[in-house]
Amino acid sequence: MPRVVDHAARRSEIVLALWGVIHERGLDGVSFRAVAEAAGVSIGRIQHYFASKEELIREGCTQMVVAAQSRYAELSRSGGPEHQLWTLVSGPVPSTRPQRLGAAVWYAYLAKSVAEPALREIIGAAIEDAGARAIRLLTTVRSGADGEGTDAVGARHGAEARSRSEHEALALLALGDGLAQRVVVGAIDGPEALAALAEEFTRRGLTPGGILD
Amino acid sequence: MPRVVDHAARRSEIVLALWGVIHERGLDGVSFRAVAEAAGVSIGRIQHYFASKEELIREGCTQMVVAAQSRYAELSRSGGPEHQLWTLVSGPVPSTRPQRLGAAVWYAYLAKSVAEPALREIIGAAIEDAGARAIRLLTTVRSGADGEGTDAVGARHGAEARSRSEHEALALLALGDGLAQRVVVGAIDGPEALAALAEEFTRRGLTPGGILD
DNA sequence: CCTTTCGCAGTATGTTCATATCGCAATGGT
DNA sequence: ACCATTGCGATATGAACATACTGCGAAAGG
Repeated sequence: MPRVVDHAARRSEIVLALWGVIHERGLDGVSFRAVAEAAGVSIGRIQHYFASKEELIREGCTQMVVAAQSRYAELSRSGGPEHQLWTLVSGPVPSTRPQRLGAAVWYAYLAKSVAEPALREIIGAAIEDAGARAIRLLTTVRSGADGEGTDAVGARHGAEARSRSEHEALALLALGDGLAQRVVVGAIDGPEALAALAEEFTRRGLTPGGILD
Repeated sequence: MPRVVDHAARRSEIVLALWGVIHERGLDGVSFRAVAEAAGVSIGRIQHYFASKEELIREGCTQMVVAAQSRYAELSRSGGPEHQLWTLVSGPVPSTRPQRLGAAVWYAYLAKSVAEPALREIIGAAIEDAGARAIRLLTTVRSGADGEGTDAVGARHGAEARSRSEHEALALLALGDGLAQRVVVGAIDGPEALAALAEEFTRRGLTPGGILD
Protein backbone atom coordinates (compact mmCIF):
# COMPACT_ATOMS: atom_id res chain seq x y z
CA MET A 1 0.00 0.00 0.00
CA PRO A 2 1.14 3.52 -0.75
CA ARG A 3 1.81 6.69 1.08
CA VAL A 4 -0.11 7.13 4.28
CA VAL A 5 -1.11 10.50 5.75
CA ASP A 6 -3.35 11.53 8.60
CA HIS A 7 -6.47 12.42 6.72
CA ALA A 8 -8.24 14.10 9.62
CA ALA A 9 -5.20 16.18 10.51
CA ARG A 10 -4.89 17.47 6.96
CA ARG A 11 -8.54 18.39 6.92
CA SER A 12 -8.13 20.25 10.20
CA GLU A 13 -5.16 22.18 8.83
CA ILE A 14 -7.24 23.27 5.89
CA VAL A 15 -10.19 24.21 8.07
CA LEU A 16 -7.87 26.32 10.20
CA ALA A 17 -6.77 28.20 7.11
CA LEU A 18 -10.42 28.53 6.13
CA TRP A 19 -11.20 30.22 9.43
CA GLY A 20 -8.37 32.64 8.84
CA VAL A 21 -9.79 33.55 5.47
CA ILE A 22 -13.30 33.97 6.87
CA HIS A 23 -11.94 36.18 9.61
CA GLU A 24 -10.09 38.58 7.41
CA ARG A 25 -12.16 38.50 4.25
CA GLY A 26 -15.60 37.34 5.33
CA LEU A 27 -17.51 34.23 4.31
CA ASP A 28 -17.70 35.61 0.86
CA GLY A 29 -14.08 36.02 0.00
CA VAL A 30 -13.69 32.34 0.67
CA SER A 31 -12.39 30.57 -2.40
CA PHE A 32 -10.26 27.49 -2.94
CA ARG A 33 -7.50 29.78 -4.06
CA ALA A 34 -7.68 31.98 -0.95
CA VAL A 35 -7.79 29.02 1.43
CA ALA A 36 -4.93 27.28 -0.37
CA GLU A 37 -2.85 30.43 -0.13
CA ALA A 38 -3.62 30.86 3.56
CA ALA A 39 -2.73 27.25 4.25
CA GLY A 40 0.39 27.46 2.12
CA VAL A 41 -0.62 24.48 0.01
CA SER A 42 -1.85 23.94 -3.52
CA ILE A 43 -5.41 24.31 -4.69
CA GLY A 44 -5.32 20.69 -5.74
CA ARG A 45 -4.78 19.59 -2.16
CA ILE A 46 -7.86 21.47 -0.95
CA GLN A 47 -9.87 19.84 -3.67
CA HIS A 48 -8.46 16.48 -2.78
CA TYR A 49 -9.83 16.76 0.75
CA PHE A 50 -13.06 18.61 0.06
CA ALA A 51 -15.23 17.84 -2.91
CA SER A 52 -16.73 21.30 -3.04
CA LYS A 53 -16.50 24.72 -1.50
CA GLU A 54 -19.82 24.13 0.20
CA GLU A 55 -18.54 21.00 1.89
CA LEU A 56 -15.45 22.84 3.07
CA ILE A 57 -17.52 25.60 4.60
CA ARG A 58 -19.92 23.17 6.20
CA GLU A 59 -17.07 21.16 7.69
CA GLY A 60 -15.63 24.40 9.04
CA CYS A 61 -18.92 25.03 10.84
CA THR A 62 -19.16 21.61 12.45
CA GLN A 63 -15.52 21.74 13.52
CA MET A 64 -16.23 25.09 15.13
CA VAL A 65 -19.09 23.61 17.12
CA VAL A 66 -16.97 20.63 18.09
CA ALA A 67 -14.12 22.88 19.17
CA ALA A 68 -16.43 24.99 21.33
CA GLN A 69 -17.93 21.90 22.95
CA SER A 70 -14.56 20.33 23.70
CA ARG A 71 -13.38 23.59 25.15
CA TYR A 72 -16.42 23.64 27.39
CA ALA A 73 -15.93 20.02 28.38
CA GLU A 74 -12.33 20.65 29.32
CA LEU A 75 -12.88 23.88 31.21
CA SER A 76 -15.88 22.58 33.11
CA ARG A 77 -14.36 19.21 33.98
CA SER A 78 -13.25 20.24 37.44
CA GLY A 79 -15.99 22.23 39.10
CA GLY A 80 -19.50 22.08 40.39
CA PRO A 81 -22.62 22.98 38.42
CA GLU A 82 -22.21 26.65 39.26
CA HIS A 83 -18.75 26.73 37.75
CA GLN A 84 -19.97 24.76 34.76
CA LEU A 85 -22.76 27.26 34.22
CA TRP A 86 -20.29 30.11 34.27
CA THR A 87 -18.10 28.29 31.77
CA LEU A 88 -21.07 27.71 29.51
CA VAL A 89 -22.40 31.25 29.60
CA SER A 90 -19.04 33.00 29.38
CA GLY A 91 -17.83 30.62 26.67
CA PRO A 92 -18.86 32.79 23.73
CA VAL A 93 -17.16 35.88 25.14
CA PRO A 94 -13.70 36.08 23.58
CA SER A 95 -10.86 37.19 25.83
CA THR A 96 -7.84 36.20 23.77
CA ARG A 97 -6.92 36.90 20.19
CA PRO A 98 -7.60 33.41 18.82
CA GLN A 99 -10.92 33.40 20.66
CA ARG A 100 -11.80 36.69 19.01
CA LEU A 101 -11.03 35.16 15.67
CA GLY A 102 -13.19 32.19 16.53
CA ALA A 103 -16.04 34.39 17.66
CA ALA A 104 -15.90 36.50 14.53
CA VAL A 105 -15.98 33.40 12.36
CA TRP A 106 -18.85 32.09 14.43
CA TYR A 107 -20.85 35.24 13.72
CA ALA A 108 -20.17 34.89 10.03
CA TYR A 109 -21.63 31.39 10.17
CA LEU A 110 -24.54 32.59 12.27
CA ALA A 111 -25.44 35.24 9.73
CA LYS A 112 -25.13 32.82 6.85
CA SER A 113 -27.27 30.23 8.62
CA VAL A 114 -30.34 32.35 7.95
CA ALA A 115 -30.01 31.64 4.25
CA GLU A 116 -28.38 28.20 4.43
CA PRO A 117 -30.42 25.32 5.88
CA ALA A 118 -27.37 23.06 6.23
CA LEU A 119 -25.68 25.56 8.51
CA ARG A 120 -28.90 26.35 10.33
CA GLU A 121 -29.22 22.73 11.33
CA ILE A 122 -25.70 22.51 12.72
CA ILE A 123 -25.95 25.81 14.56
CA GLY A 124 -29.49 25.22 15.77
CA ALA A 125 -28.47 21.92 17.33
CA ALA A 126 -25.51 23.53 19.07
CA ILE A 127 -27.66 26.32 20.49
CA GLU A 128 -30.33 23.90 21.62
CA ASP A 129 -27.71 21.74 23.30
CA ALA A 130 -26.27 24.70 25.18
CA GLY A 131 -29.75 25.80 26.20
CA ALA A 132 -30.71 22.41 27.59
CA ARG A 133 -27.42 22.17 29.44
CA ALA A 134 -27.87 25.60 30.98
CA ILE A 135 -31.38 24.80 32.15
CA ARG A 136 -30.22 21.57 33.72
CA LEU A 137 -27.31 23.24 35.50
CA LEU A 138 -29.40 26.14 36.73
CA THR A 139 -32.12 23.85 38.00
CA THR A 140 -29.51 21.88 39.92
CA VAL A 141 -27.98 24.99 41.39
CA ARG A 142 -31.32 26.47 42.41
CA SER A 143 -32.72 23.31 43.91
CA GLY A 144 -29.48 22.65 45.74
CA ALA A 145 -29.52 26.14 47.23
CA ASP A 146 -33.02 25.85 48.66
CA GLY A 147 -33.60 23.15 51.22
CA GLU A 148 -36.55 21.85 49.23
CA GLY A 149 -38.44 18.75 50.26
CA THR A 150 -39.86 16.10 47.95
CA ASP A 151 -43.50 16.20 49.08
CA ALA A 152 -46.44 17.30 46.92
CA VAL A 153 -45.98 20.96 47.69
CA GLY A 154 -42.32 20.68 46.94
CA ALA A 155 -43.04 19.05 43.60
CA ARG A 156 -45.40 21.80 42.56
CA HIS A 157 -42.80 24.25 43.67
CA GLY A 158 -40.28 22.29 41.60
CA ALA A 159 -42.30 22.72 38.41
CA GLU A 160 -42.45 26.44 38.98
CA ALA A 161 -38.75 26.47 39.71
CA ARG A 162 -38.10 24.64 36.46
CA SER A 163 -39.99 27.25 34.48
CA ARG A 164 -38.13 30.02 36.24
CA SER A 165 -34.88 28.25 35.57
CA GLU A 166 -35.74 28.10 31.88
CA HIS A 167 -36.32 31.82 31.74
CA GLU A 168 -33.23 32.53 33.73
CA ALA A 169 -31.08 30.26 31.60
CA LEU A 170 -32.36 31.96 28.48
CA ALA A 171 -31.55 35.37 29.91
CA LEU A 172 -28.05 34.35 30.93
CA LEU A 173 -27.21 32.72 27.62
CA ALA A 174 -28.62 35.63 25.67
CA LEU A 175 -26.63 38.05 27.80
CA GLY A 176 -23.45 36.09 27.12
CA ASP A 177 -24.14 36.11 23.40
CA GLY A 178 -24.98 39.80 23.37
CA LEU A 179 -21.81 40.68 25.23
CA ALA A 180 -19.76 38.46 22.95
CA GLN A 181 -21.26 40.23 19.99
CA ARG A 182 -20.19 43.58 21.35
CA VAL A 183 -16.65 42.32 21.85
CA VAL A 184 -16.51 41.03 18.29
CA VAL A 185 -17.70 44.34 16.94
CA GLY A 186 -15.20 46.16 19.12
CA ALA A 187 -17.68 48.14 21.19
CA ILE A 188 -16.20 46.74 24.40
CA ASP A 189 -13.28 44.47 25.18
CA GLY A 190 -13.18 40.98 26.64
CA PRO A 191 -12.52 41.88 30.29
CA GLU A 192 -15.32 44.44 30.29
CA ALA A 193 -17.72 41.86 28.95
CA LEU A 194 -16.66 39.25 31.49
CA ALA A 195 -16.96 41.83 34.27
CA ALA A 196 -20.50 42.67 33.19
CA LEU A 197 -21.33 38.99 33.07
CA ALA A 198 -19.80 38.39 36.49
CA GLU A 199 -21.80 41.25 37.92
CA GLU A 200 -24.95 39.72 36.52
CA PHE A 201 -24.07 36.36 38.05
CA THR A 202 -23.52 37.98 41.40
CA ARG A 203 -26.75 39.90 41.16
CA ARG A 204 -28.53 36.59 40.71
CA GLY A 205 -26.82 35.00 43.66
CA LEU A 206 -24.54 32.88 41.52
CA THR A 207 -20.78 32.63 41.79
CA PRO A 208 -18.97 33.80 38.68
CA GLY A 209 -15.85 31.88 37.67
CA GLY A 210 -12.47 33.53 37.37
CA ILE A 211 -11.37 35.16 34.17
CA LEU A 212 -9.81 32.30 32.28
CA ASP A 213 -7.43 32.62 29.38
CA MET B 1 -33.52 69.96 -18.22
CA PRO B 2 -34.62 66.44 -18.99
CA ARG B 3 -36.51 63.70 -17.37
CA VAL B 4 -36.95 64.15 -13.66
CA VAL B 5 -37.13 61.26 -11.20
CA ASP B 6 -36.91 61.04 -7.43
CA HIS B 7 -33.34 59.99 -7.03
CA ALA B 8 -33.59 59.10 -3.35
CA ALA B 9 -36.75 57.07 -3.86
CA ARG B 10 -35.16 55.01 -6.61
CA ARG B 11 -32.15 54.36 -4.43
CA SER B 12 -34.41 53.24 -1.60
CA GLU B 13 -36.28 50.88 -3.91
CA ILE B 14 -33.02 49.30 -4.92
CA VAL B 15 -31.81 49.08 -1.34
CA LEU B 16 -35.04 47.32 -0.41
CA ALA B 17 -34.40 44.75 -3.09
CA LEU B 18 -30.83 44.45 -1.84
CA TRP B 19 -32.11 43.59 1.63
CA GLY B 20 -34.32 40.93 0.17
CA VAL B 21 -31.37 39.36 -1.60
CA ILE B 22 -29.23 39.51 1.54
CA HIS B 23 -32.01 37.87 3.50
CA GLU B 24 -32.53 34.92 1.25
CA ARG B 25 -29.09 34.42 -0.20
CA GLY B 26 -26.70 36.04 2.27
CA LEU B 27 -24.33 38.94 1.78
CA ASP B 28 -22.40 36.84 -0.61
CA GLY B 29 -25.02 36.01 -3.17
CA VAL B 30 -25.45 39.73 -3.64
CA SER B 31 -24.74 40.68 -7.23
CA PHE B 32 -26.02 43.40 -9.51
CA ARG B 33 -27.88 40.73 -11.39
CA ALA B 34 -29.57 39.33 -8.28
CA VAL B 35 -30.54 42.76 -6.96
CA ALA B 36 -31.83 43.86 -10.35
CA GLU B 37 -33.95 40.73 -10.59
CA ALA B 38 -35.32 41.20 -7.07
CA ALA B 39 -36.17 44.82 -7.82
CA GLY B 40 -37.64 43.95 -11.18
CA VAL B 41 -35.43 46.41 -13.02
CA SER B 42 -32.45 46.19 -15.31
CA ILE B 43 -28.87 45.81 -14.22
CA GLY B 44 -28.13 49.10 -15.94
CA ARG B 45 -30.46 50.92 -13.58
CA ILE B 46 -28.68 49.57 -10.52
CA GLN B 47 -25.40 50.67 -12.00
CA HIS B 48 -26.85 54.05 -12.78
CA TYR B 49 -27.63 54.66 -9.12
CA PHE B 50 -24.68 52.90 -7.53
CA ALA B 51 -21.20 53.18 -8.93
CA SER B 52 -20.10 49.88 -7.45
CA LYS B 53 -21.35 46.88 -5.58
CA GLU B 54 -19.45 48.05 -2.52
CA GLU B 55 -21.25 51.38 -2.55
CA LEU B 56 -24.59 49.64 -2.85
CA ILE B 57 -23.87 47.42 0.11
CA ARG B 58 -22.57 50.31 2.18
CA GLU B 59 -25.64 52.38 1.40
CA GLY B 60 -27.78 49.43 2.42
CA CYS B 61 -26.06 49.44 5.79
CA THR B 62 -26.49 53.15 6.47
CA GLN B 63 -30.12 53.02 5.40
CA MET B 64 -30.63 50.16 7.83
CA VAL B 65 -29.19 52.25 10.66
CA VAL B 66 -31.30 55.22 9.64
CA ALA B 67 -34.43 53.09 9.48
CA ALA B 68 -33.81 51.70 12.95
CA GLN B 69 -33.19 55.14 14.38
CA SER B 70 -36.31 56.62 12.83
CA ARG B 71 -38.32 53.71 14.11
CA TYR B 72 -36.97 54.34 17.59
CA ALA B 73 -37.67 58.05 17.31
CA GLU B 74 -41.24 57.43 16.28
CA LEU B 75 -42.02 54.75 18.84
CA SER B 76 -40.43 56.62 21.70
CA ARG B 77 -41.92 60.00 20.83
CA SER B 78 -44.77 59.70 23.28
CA GLY B 79 -43.51 58.29 26.54
CA GLY B 80 -41.23 58.94 29.45
CA PRO B 81 -37.61 57.84 29.72
CA GLU B 82 -38.65 54.43 31.01
CA HIS B 83 -40.76 53.80 27.94
CA GLN B 84 -37.98 55.11 25.72
CA LEU B 85 -35.53 52.74 27.33
CA TRP B 86 -37.82 49.83 26.67
CA THR B 87 -38.20 50.89 23.07
CA LEU B 88 -34.45 51.15 22.69
CA VAL B 89 -33.62 47.81 24.26
CA SER B 90 -36.44 45.86 22.67
CA GLY B 91 -35.84 47.46 19.29
CA PRO B 92 -33.54 44.77 17.93
CA VAL B 93 -35.93 41.97 18.86
CA PRO B 94 -38.02 41.20 15.79
CA SER B 95 -41.67 40.43 16.33
CA THR B 96 -43.07 40.76 12.81
CA ARG B 97 -41.96 39.22 9.56
CA PRO B 98 -40.40 42.36 8.03
CA GLN B 99 -38.61 42.96 11.31
CA ARG B 100 -37.19 39.46 11.18
CA LEU B 101 -35.96 40.16 7.71
CA GLY B 102 -34.40 43.38 8.90
CA ALA B 103 -32.76 41.67 11.84
CA ALA B 104 -31.33 38.91 9.68
CA VAL B 105 -29.90 41.46 7.29
CA TRP B 106 -28.49 43.36 10.21
CA TYR B 107 -26.66 40.27 11.42
CA ALA B 108 -25.23 39.74 7.97
CA TYR B 109 -23.83 43.28 8.10
CA LEU B 110 -22.59 42.76 11.62
CA ALA B 111 -20.63 39.68 10.62
CA LYS B 112 -19.20 41.36 7.57
CA SER B 113 -18.18 44.41 9.58
CA VAL B 114 -15.37 42.40 11.15
CA ALA B 115 -13.61 42.26 7.80
CA GLU B 116 -14.85 45.55 6.34
CA PRO B 117 -13.73 48.79 7.98
CA ALA B 118 -16.31 50.87 6.13
CA LEU B 119 -19.14 48.84 7.63
CA ARG B 120 -17.47 48.67 11.01
CA GLU B 121 -17.49 52.44 11.20
CA ILE B 122 -21.18 52.74 10.38
CA ILE B 123 -22.18 49.96 12.75
CA GLY B 124 -19.82 51.04 15.51
CA ALA B 125 -21.29 54.53 15.48
CA ALA B 126 -24.83 53.16 15.66
CA ILE B 127 -23.97 50.92 18.59
CA GLU B 128 -22.18 53.68 20.40
CA ASP B 129 -25.13 55.99 19.85
CA ALA B 130 -27.56 53.45 21.28
CA GLY B 131 -25.25 52.84 24.22
CA ALA B 132 -24.96 56.50 25.10
CA ARG B 133 -28.70 56.94 24.79
CA ALA B 134 -29.38 53.97 27.06
CA ILE B 135 -27.00 55.25 29.71
CA ARG B 136 -28.62 58.66 29.63
CA LEU B 137 -32.11 57.24 29.91
CA LEU B 138 -31.21 54.84 32.66
CA THR B 139 -29.45 57.54 34.65
CA THR B 140 -32.53 59.72 34.36
CA VAL B 141 -34.82 56.90 35.45
CA ARG B 142 -32.65 55.92 38.38
CA SER B 143 -32.07 59.43 39.66
CA GLY B 144 -35.73 60.25 39.26
CA ALA B 145 -36.71 57.20 41.26
CA ASP B 146 -34.56 58.02 44.26
CA GLY B 147 -35.30 61.26 46.05
CA GLU B 148 -31.68 62.29 45.73
CA GLY B 149 -30.46 65.68 46.86
CA THR B 150 -27.86 67.83 45.13
CA ASP B 151 -25.40 68.25 48.00
CA ALA B 152 -21.84 66.89 48.06
CA VAL B 153 -22.88 63.47 49.26
CA GLY B 154 -25.55 63.33 46.60
CA ALA B 155 -23.04 64.26 43.90
CA ARG B 156 -20.64 61.49 44.92
CA HIS B 157 -23.58 59.18 45.01
CA GLY B 158 -24.46 60.42 41.53
CA ALA B 159 -21.06 59.45 40.12
CA GLU B 160 -21.48 55.97 41.51
CA ALA B 161 -24.97 55.82 40.14
CA ARG B 162 -23.66 56.84 36.72
CA SER B 163 -21.17 53.98 36.75
CA ARG B 164 -23.86 51.56 37.81
CA SER B 165 -26.12 52.90 35.10
CA GLU B 166 -23.41 52.27 32.54
CA HIS B 167 -23.08 48.66 33.58
CA GLU B 168 -26.80 48.20 33.71
CA ALA B 169 -27.31 49.79 30.30
CA LEU B 170 -24.67 47.52 28.83
CA ALA B 171 -26.33 44.48 30.33
CA LEU B 172 -29.77 45.48 29.06
CA LEU B 173 -28.61 46.26 25.55
CA ALA B 174 -26.56 43.08 25.36
CA LEU B 175 -29.52 41.08 26.58
CA GLY B 176 -31.71 42.63 23.89
CA ASP B 177 -29.14 41.81 21.24
CA GLY B 178 -28.66 38.27 22.48
CA LEU B 179 -32.40 37.63 22.49
CA ALA B 180 -32.74 39.14 19.03
CA GLN B 181 -30.01 36.84 17.82
CA ARG B 182 -31.87 33.82 19.10
CA VAL B 183 -35.02 34.92 17.34
CA VAL B 184 -33.16 35.38 14.08
CA VAL B 185 -31.65 31.93 14.36
CA GLY B 186 -35.04 30.50 15.20
CA ALA B 187 -34.20 29.20 18.66
CA ILE B 188 -37.07 31.18 20.17
CA ASP B 189 -39.80 33.38 18.74
CA GLY B 190 -40.41 37.10 19.09
CA PRO B 191 -42.99 36.99 21.90
CA GLU B 192 -40.81 34.68 23.98
CA ALA B 193 -37.90 37.05 23.59
CA LEU B 194 -39.98 40.07 24.51
CA ALA B 195 -41.39 38.23 27.51
CA ALA B 196 -37.89 37.40 28.73
CA LEU B 197 -36.87 40.99 28.25
CA ALA B 198 -39.96 42.24 30.06
CA GLU B 199 -39.24 39.91 32.96
CA GLU B 200 -35.74 41.29 33.17
CA PHE B 201 -37.06 44.85 33.18
CA THR B 202 -39.44 44.00 35.98
CA ARG B 203 -36.71 42.27 37.95
CA ARG B 204 -34.76 45.52 37.79
CA GLY B 205 -37.68 47.62 38.92
CA LEU B 206 -38.32 49.02 35.47
CA THR B 207 -41.61 49.10 33.64
CA PRO B 208 -41.55 47.14 30.39
CA GLY B 209 -43.50 48.56 27.47
CA GLY B 210 -46.29 46.66 25.79
CA ILE B 211 -45.59 44.30 22.93
CA LEU B 212 -45.68 46.59 19.94
CA ASP B 213 -46.16 45.50 16.37
C1' DC C 1 13.83 -3.94 -7.90
C1' DC C 2 9.31 -3.37 -9.49
C1' DT C 3 4.61 -2.50 -9.45
C1' DT C 4 0.55 -0.72 -7.66
C1' DT C 5 -1.97 2.81 -5.58
C1' DC C 6 -2.56 7.05 -3.25
C1' DG C 7 -1.33 12.15 -2.65
C1' DC C 8 -1.52 16.10 -4.87
C1' DA C 9 0.33 19.82 -8.10
C1' DG C 10 -0.85 21.88 -12.43
C1' DT C 11 -3.79 23.00 -16.08
C1' DA C 12 -8.14 23.23 -18.85
C1' DT C 13 -13.05 24.56 -19.11
C1' DG C 14 -17.21 26.77 -18.68
C1' DT C 15 -19.68 29.98 -15.78
C1' DT C 16 -20.54 34.07 -13.19
C1' DC C 17 -19.43 38.37 -12.09
C1' DA C 18 -18.23 43.67 -11.90
C1' DT C 19 -17.63 47.15 -14.66
C1' DA C 20 -17.21 50.03 -18.95
C1' DT C 21 -19.46 51.56 -22.85
C1' DC C 22 -23.01 52.53 -26.35
C1' DG C 23 -27.13 54.22 -27.82
C1' DC C 24 -31.94 55.27 -27.59
C1' DA C 25 -35.79 57.53 -25.25
C1' DA C 26 -37.78 60.86 -22.65
C1' DT C 27 -38.12 65.65 -21.24
C1' DG C 28 -38.06 70.44 -20.36
C1' DG C 29 -35.92 74.84 -21.67
C1' DT C 30 -35.30 77.95 -25.59
C1' DA D 1 -39.58 72.61 -33.20
C1' DC D 2 -35.18 71.62 -31.67
C1' DC D 3 -31.57 70.30 -28.82
C1' DA D 4 -28.92 69.48 -24.65
C1' DT D 5 -29.12 66.64 -20.89
C1' DT D 6 -30.31 62.85 -18.18
C1' DG D 7 -32.35 58.05 -17.34
C1' DC D 8 -31.37 53.63 -18.21
C1' DG D 9 -31.63 49.18 -21.09
C1' DA D 10 -28.41 46.36 -23.49
C1' DT D 11 -24.20 44.47 -24.61
C1' DA D 12 -19.01 43.91 -24.44
C1' DT D 13 -14.90 42.77 -21.86
C1' DG D 14 -11.87 40.75 -18.91
C1' DA D 15 -11.09 38.85 -14.37
C1' DA D 16 -12.05 35.44 -10.86
C1' DC D 17 -13.95 31.40 -9.79
C1' DA D 18 -15.54 26.21 -9.07
C1' DT D 19 -14.76 22.19 -10.80
C1' DA D 20 -12.97 18.38 -13.82
C1' DC D 21 -9.13 16.23 -15.43
C1' DT D 22 -4.22 14.75 -16.32
C1' DG D 23 -0.16 13.07 -14.90
C1' DC D 24 3.88 12.67 -11.97
C1' DG D 25 6.28 11.41 -7.76
C1' DA D 26 6.49 8.88 -3.66
C1' DA D 27 5.96 5.26 -0.90
C1' DA D 28 4.90 0.39 0.60
C1' DG D 29 4.51 -4.28 -0.24
C1' DG D 30 5.86 -8.19 -3.33
